[in-house]
Amino acid sequence: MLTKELGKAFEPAEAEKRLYEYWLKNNYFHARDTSENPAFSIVIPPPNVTGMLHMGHALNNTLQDVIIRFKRMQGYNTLWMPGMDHAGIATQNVVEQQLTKEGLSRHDLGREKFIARVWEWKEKYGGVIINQLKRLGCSCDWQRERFTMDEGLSKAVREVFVRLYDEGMIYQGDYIVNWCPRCHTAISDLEVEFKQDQSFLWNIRYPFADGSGEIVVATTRPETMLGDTAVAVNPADERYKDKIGKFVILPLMNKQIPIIADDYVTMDFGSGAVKITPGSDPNDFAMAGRHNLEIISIMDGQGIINEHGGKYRGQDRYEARRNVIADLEKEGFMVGTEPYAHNVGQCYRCKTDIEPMVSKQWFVKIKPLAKQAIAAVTKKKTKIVPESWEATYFDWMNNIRDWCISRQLWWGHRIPVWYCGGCGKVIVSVTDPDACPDCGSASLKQDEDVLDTWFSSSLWPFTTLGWPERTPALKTFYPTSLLITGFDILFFWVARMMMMGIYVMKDVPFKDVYLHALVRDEKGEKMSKSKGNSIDPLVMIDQYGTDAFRFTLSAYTAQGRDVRMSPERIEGYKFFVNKIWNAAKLTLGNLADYDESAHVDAPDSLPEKWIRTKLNETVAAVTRSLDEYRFNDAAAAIYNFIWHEYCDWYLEISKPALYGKISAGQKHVTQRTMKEVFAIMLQLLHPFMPFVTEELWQALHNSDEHSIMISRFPETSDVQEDGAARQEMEMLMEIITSIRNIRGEMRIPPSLKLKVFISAPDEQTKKSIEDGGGYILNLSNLESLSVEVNLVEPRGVATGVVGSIKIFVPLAGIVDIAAEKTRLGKELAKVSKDLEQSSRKLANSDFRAKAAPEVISKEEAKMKEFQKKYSALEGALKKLQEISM
RNA sequence: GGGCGGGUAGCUCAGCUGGAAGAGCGCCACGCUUACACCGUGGAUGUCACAGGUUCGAGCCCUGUCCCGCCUACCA
Repeated sequence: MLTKELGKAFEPAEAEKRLYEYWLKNNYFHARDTSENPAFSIVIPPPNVTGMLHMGHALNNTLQDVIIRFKRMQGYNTLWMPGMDHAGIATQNVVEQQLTKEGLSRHDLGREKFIARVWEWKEKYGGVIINQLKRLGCSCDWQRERFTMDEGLSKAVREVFVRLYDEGMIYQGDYIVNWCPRCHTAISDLEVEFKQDQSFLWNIRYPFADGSGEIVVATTRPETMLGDTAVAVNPADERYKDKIGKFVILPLMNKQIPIIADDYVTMDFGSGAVKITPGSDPNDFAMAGRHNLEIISIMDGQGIINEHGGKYRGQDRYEARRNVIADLEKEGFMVGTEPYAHNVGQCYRCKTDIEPMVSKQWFVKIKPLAKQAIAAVTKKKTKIVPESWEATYFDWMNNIRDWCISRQLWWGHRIPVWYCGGCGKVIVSVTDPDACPDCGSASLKQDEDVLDTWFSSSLWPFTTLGWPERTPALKTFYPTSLLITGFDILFFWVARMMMMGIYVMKDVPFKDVYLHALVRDEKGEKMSKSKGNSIDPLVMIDQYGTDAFRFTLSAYTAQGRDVRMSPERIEGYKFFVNKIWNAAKLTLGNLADYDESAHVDAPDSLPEKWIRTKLNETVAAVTRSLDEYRFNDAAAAIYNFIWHEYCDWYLEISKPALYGKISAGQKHVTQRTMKEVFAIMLQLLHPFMPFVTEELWQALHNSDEHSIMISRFPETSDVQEDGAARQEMEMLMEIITSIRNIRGEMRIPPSLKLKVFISAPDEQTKKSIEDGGGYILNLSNLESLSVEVNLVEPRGVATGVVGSIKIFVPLAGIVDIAAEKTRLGKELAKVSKDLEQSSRKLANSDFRAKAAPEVISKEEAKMKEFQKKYSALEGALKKLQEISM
């Protein structure tokens, strides 16, 4: 039946390309909008359009593809929705850099031309990552690929904005926000990264206006004093009780500011008095609200002191700091400095120090949304896996603050708000208005700002399915079944999708969320370009093949634990691919004359029953593990079965049958089993190693008409389980191992064929061993084997013990007796330790009284085993002593 | 300051509801046996961080301590 000859080794580079095209050509990745089959859907965490595949993507998408392929094979109408997001800041930066090289700025082009330029860039260079995902083997439904700036998604963004606005969930106002002086935009709280800075605490004296002394304040940012509008103390602080309401003179600025009382102030920090700069600090801003303080912004959008900064106007914030310090010292206001470590917020994009600034921004009122998102998880409408992340989710949701969604960028969804030049009306609309509905003026000006990229990402689970249209796909696939993503964007993305999904769709966006850990290097350090320890996934794929790479990621993905990656580990699994390939060569090579249709009336014999039992267990283990997102367990189960059960034992034991040394019937049985087991094995492995399994599946069937990826995933069956066969086979395996052990330990050359005698405890065991004699003979390289019931131990033998079975290997002329004595002594010591432990347990009356009955009987059985083994070994040792005496 | 995760074989880690300590790599010995030296066979290796406690029984549960990560937070 077989014509295709397998090469010496699997050639990943060639096969991957060919097979991926084959899948695409056959449209296997495509999900139907409607189907009789149950739906299973995942939306991809959209990578940035500027992105390149890194290890994090590789892990994330491998896990998604594993589950997607698994579910697809289980018969679900499976959708993996792919796409990218427009990454406002990142993309704008890239194009601006391009312009800089041409000596231009985006302002030279103007908004419209700049955006056209970004689209041009996107068409030309964007989305490299999509092709990289294909190299990973991802079975996304590429026909449905979406982009957050698509027409459809853009419309959806407007719809949601307008709905939120109409329902009073969006507001605009002057508030203090995190401002990046380099990106020139506000960013959300989440986009600020805090870094510890070794700096100083400057202590400055502010004299009372009435000349009655002074008050000392401490600050980490002396330059902000230019905008101070108060000094605050704790109302309970005895030291300052009588000073509240008095005025101090703000040094350098020469103006009077009040002393106010507020609980926020910590009495035992510094002097207990703090300068208040509402224009440059979020806490101070809040306090200004409470006390009706003046709010002064002393900087412009680039971090340069403005007209409110007196003589420091025009200096940038760092320069101003140096000058303010110098002047304070010169004029005698500086009390002193002390070294101080504190956290400085930086822009997550460009690492520029964030400047808290007051500006007009758009916000989403988030508490009501968060409340429902919390409830959904509490009620398990969405399940977070591993569950421990729920606590983090709740904590963040409970302490959430309004979301600043406006960005002062050009690339993104422009806020759908227009201001009427005629009457000043604010128009919020899905479609561009032509005229003011109130005054009819056509002089309308759209808001300059765009929305946070995460605003559109938060809608991803339904906008990609066609919303606001009520599409069949939306009906079929929403809520999606599962989201797989890194824990690092739990807040950025997952939480926001939860809130928006519930708000817009009245239902959670996904039923399960699996959060995976980070990929680190082999030393456990985070991979980064600057550290130079990052591993390029594509290089790994080129070097070891996609299958080995994916399997490594899966095998190391234990829940809640980081994945440590190194080329050596991937190489290890490349060896596994090679092992499979060679197992296939042996398997397929011996199916050439197999006639499936031939009616051979031959039932499975022992090894067949055994391997089917083990396979059945493996099917169960893989299925259960994947159902629970235990990727490492699934990978380990299939690895162990293929290598240590199928290859190490079944194939070895089958060789004589295959070579026709047993009988034609047995050969047929073996071929049949090999073929069936091998096929199922490939199916189990396919989600992890899509390419090599497809290649071998087609070779096995000698046809590319049936792809493994749409074959039905194996299911367990009770018929396959044969406990008795399993036990009997395991006994034979133990006997074989025991003989091999004697051979190895006693340095008996492998080529030397041995004569072995076995003592069985009863007739039935004797028969079992004799029935399996051929396997023993073959796998432990014996010349002869004879089995007797209660055979008296011969003189001068090496002894192995398996339960009640004693194995004798005559040593005469082979090795010295002393070596055997040492070996037996070692064994004896081991068993006596077990025996002691076991008997102590059983002697304990509390144990007998309180332990479960099955535990006791199990312990008793163990003890019996140990006793038998002990006395057998002891007897053997005695025999040897007699000889040597 | 809070929160989470971790400390198990030389290394990297499994160990699900407490009932004989596991894997991979590395190491040692032997072997080119007609799928595979990217291999085979055999072997060695652990006070499961520490101290208490619960239990007949603890790597697993409880309390405390010490390290190591990460997340989060407005003490100027």
